[in-house]
Amino acid sequence: MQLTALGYALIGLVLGEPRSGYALRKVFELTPMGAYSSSPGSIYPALNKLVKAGLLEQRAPAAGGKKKFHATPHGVREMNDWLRTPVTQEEVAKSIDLPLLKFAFLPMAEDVRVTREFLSGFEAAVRAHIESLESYLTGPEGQSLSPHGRLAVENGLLGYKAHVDWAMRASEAFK
Amino acid sequence: MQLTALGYALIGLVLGEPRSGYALRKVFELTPMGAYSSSPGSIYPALNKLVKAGLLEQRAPAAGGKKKFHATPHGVREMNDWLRTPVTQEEVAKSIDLPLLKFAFLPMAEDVRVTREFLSGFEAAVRAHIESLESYLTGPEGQSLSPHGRLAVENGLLGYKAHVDWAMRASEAFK
DNA sequence: CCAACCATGTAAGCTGTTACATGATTGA
DNA sequence: TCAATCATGTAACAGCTTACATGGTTGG
Repeated sequence: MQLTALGYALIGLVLGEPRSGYALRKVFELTPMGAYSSSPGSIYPALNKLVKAGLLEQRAPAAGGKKKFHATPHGVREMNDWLRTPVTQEEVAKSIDLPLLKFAFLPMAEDVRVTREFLSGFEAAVRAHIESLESYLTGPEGQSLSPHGRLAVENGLLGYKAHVDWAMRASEAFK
Repeated sequence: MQLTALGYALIGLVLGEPRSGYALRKVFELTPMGAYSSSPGSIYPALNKLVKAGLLEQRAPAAGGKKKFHATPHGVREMNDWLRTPVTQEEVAKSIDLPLLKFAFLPMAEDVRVTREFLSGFEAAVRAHIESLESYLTGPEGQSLSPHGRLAVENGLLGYKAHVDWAMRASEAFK
């Protein structure tokens, strides 16, 4: 189905705990999830789209109170499919944020193996990307790079190496 | 004026060396600048917009050959203003890519002090962001975080710490 | 009572993506 | 000559941002 980052973030959040649209906005405002944006103009239309697609539904809780968004079985399935899709090098090259969002929601898969598989795939994808950056630097293009350009690429490399270290340490925690 | 990342990338590239639209596309296809996207559908309209805004112009080189994009004086001024605008914590929180693009183009400012100021501002902005992530983790919200959520935030922290290390090392190189 | 917060949306505009279309040049 | 590459675009669509609009509730 291929949702947007915001779509996955919304389903993942209500899977953890059903919430109103407003409560979801607050999460983006007040936590590091803020990177996945915010503001009524994006969240409410996104929620309505997910409802139309049959991935979420709005239900009033049994004990009264206001309506909250819940994931439908279809939404749960969609999320599980996504969680089990291995991270690719292209994804990592584009932005590390989406893979990390996925990681944050892995407990919803209710199976440690999914976490383990994510981490090994993530590590491999990041390592592959590091290699491509390194071969760019040692290749003809990289040789003619300005000092600033080279440093900028090296900054990227350091960041990706930090991700590898993290993946290795996290793997220990889920062994 | 506030251009998009692609806009700054295009001006910066032709400042280094005048190029055709096609040559610019190749840069995005074949180098780590690929993160700033690509493909005719975005580059050609962006170039035309920059021409309309008076920041670029298309000129045929004296010795014949095809037309290439050059930066106008206005374009140069716009770039210089941008290069000298200090990086903010909000920018860093949103994405580290734009600040790094700026760094890569700092030689165009033709003054090492601009690089030094960038690096100290960058480091400060990243450190501030690290502190806000850390206080989130130690605060009430962070205490109730799932192990996965906590690890995801810690991944971010490691990445930002790598950026600080890089900034300190780079500062040495421009002292 | 009034400010702050709860709560949900719409509309205009900008950017970018994907896919399609066109035609020139060049090397095997 | 034919495939690849050079070279430049357009059109439909998706997504997000900003700004605006609306009204209810609650605590000082």
